[in-house]
Amino acid sequence: MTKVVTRFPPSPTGYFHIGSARTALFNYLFAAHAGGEMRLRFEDTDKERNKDEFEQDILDGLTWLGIPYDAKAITKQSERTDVYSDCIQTLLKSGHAYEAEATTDNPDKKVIRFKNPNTRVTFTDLIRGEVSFDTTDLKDFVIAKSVDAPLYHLAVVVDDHEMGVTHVIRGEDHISNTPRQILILEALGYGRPIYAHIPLILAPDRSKLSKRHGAVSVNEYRLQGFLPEAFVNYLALLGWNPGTEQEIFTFKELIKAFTIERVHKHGAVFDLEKMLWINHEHLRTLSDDEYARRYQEFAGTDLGELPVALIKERARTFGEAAELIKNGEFQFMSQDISYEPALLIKGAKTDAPAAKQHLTAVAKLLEGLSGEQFTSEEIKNVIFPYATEEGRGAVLWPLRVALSGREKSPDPFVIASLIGKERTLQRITKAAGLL
RNA sequence: GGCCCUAUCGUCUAAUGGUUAGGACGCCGGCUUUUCAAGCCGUUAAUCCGGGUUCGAUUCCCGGUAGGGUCACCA
Repeated sequence: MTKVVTRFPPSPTGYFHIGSARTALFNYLFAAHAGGEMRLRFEDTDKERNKDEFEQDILDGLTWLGIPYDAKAITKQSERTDVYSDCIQTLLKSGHAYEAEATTDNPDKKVIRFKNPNTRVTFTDLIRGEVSFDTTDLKDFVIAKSVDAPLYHLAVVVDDHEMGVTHVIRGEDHISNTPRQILILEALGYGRPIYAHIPLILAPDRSKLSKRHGAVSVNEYRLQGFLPEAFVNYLALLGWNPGTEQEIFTFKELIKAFTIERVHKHGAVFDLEKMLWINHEHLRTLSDDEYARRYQEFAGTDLGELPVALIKERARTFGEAAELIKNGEFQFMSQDISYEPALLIKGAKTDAPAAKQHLTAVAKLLEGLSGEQFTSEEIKNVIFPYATEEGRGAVLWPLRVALSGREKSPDPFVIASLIGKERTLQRITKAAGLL
């Protein structure tokens, strides 16, 4: 059994895309599951469109996602012109290729065409089974602009061979490229890799996912405060399932569970809502300390005294957390709060005198609790019988507003425990004074 | 248009010859200690169509339809 070698060969002509990320992930998962490795290659033969910036973005994206690669073993096609030249010469000599006049731009220019044997090519795809093409339709396709300017198909075949690639796992948009590549590889006398064409990620209208459908670059999701492990988890579930009902996976669990047999044949629509849910699930598994640390990493600012447990419960991403904080959702944690006095009885079935009386009564009850006992549990135990007696809405609404200053907030027991006995009593007294 | 691929709830999917066609997200409704959020419970919702094979088809075969991919001197 030879070692499994897969490859991830992006061309640095754009930012790291969700679709590329999933292809990389599947290649990595497949290799890692089999104890093999995934090798990275930049397909940068198109000098016009390549940018270093894109190359860096792809590398950064892989690192962020936690997909390992050997930085010292990256193949760059732009540095391998000699190798391709040799292969082109070989094909020329063996009669598998010939020089022909260019059909476009200047008439003096020559290109190198592959001599198509016009056969039927059949290959076995791990996901789709047998796929068969009549290559006659392909004509004598161009494999290089010149002896030292190879084109995609030639370079792919040569590199996959030299890199020892055993499994070519790529998007289904490459299915129709496969017969061309098999033709070249046979002319060169190489063995075939095993192919697996994975379904595409689709937009809600089932067309190919593109910029007009919103965020498509990996970095945008990082900026929105998604956890890389959640992002990976969601991507893995697009077109693949473990055959069990498990949906939340760690990276390790994915490696263990991943098999190419369970990859789907058809495209999958990208659903942001589900990804948000998965992200929230991963966020929940973080300890408060870990959450705070990673939030700081994301936002660049400290959570300070803010109640992590509450934030964790309310925000599906770090971006949402930042938004909540910015909107004053946790302002009750600050020293002082301000609000319109009318809010104290706005939603309550009570009037000012009654509300004032309730607040005073609650303050008295809380006086009896020591600082030690000032937990949301104890506070509730003390206040609840009274609230039930007097009408929960009538007691609890004014109390909650007195503590939070807001129409919507966490419940008063939690807030009281968070801000402590002293501030709680201060705020209740102040509110009673306003009524 | 040629070639190729695909087809289960709105979405992600399970079930490959026999199930009340299961789960998850979302939606909607309810419950919980007022509000919001979370949580819990529940409801709604699907086998593209037509033939065939079979005692029996979501499942196998054929045809249709629909969607997608690809047809570069891009990758």
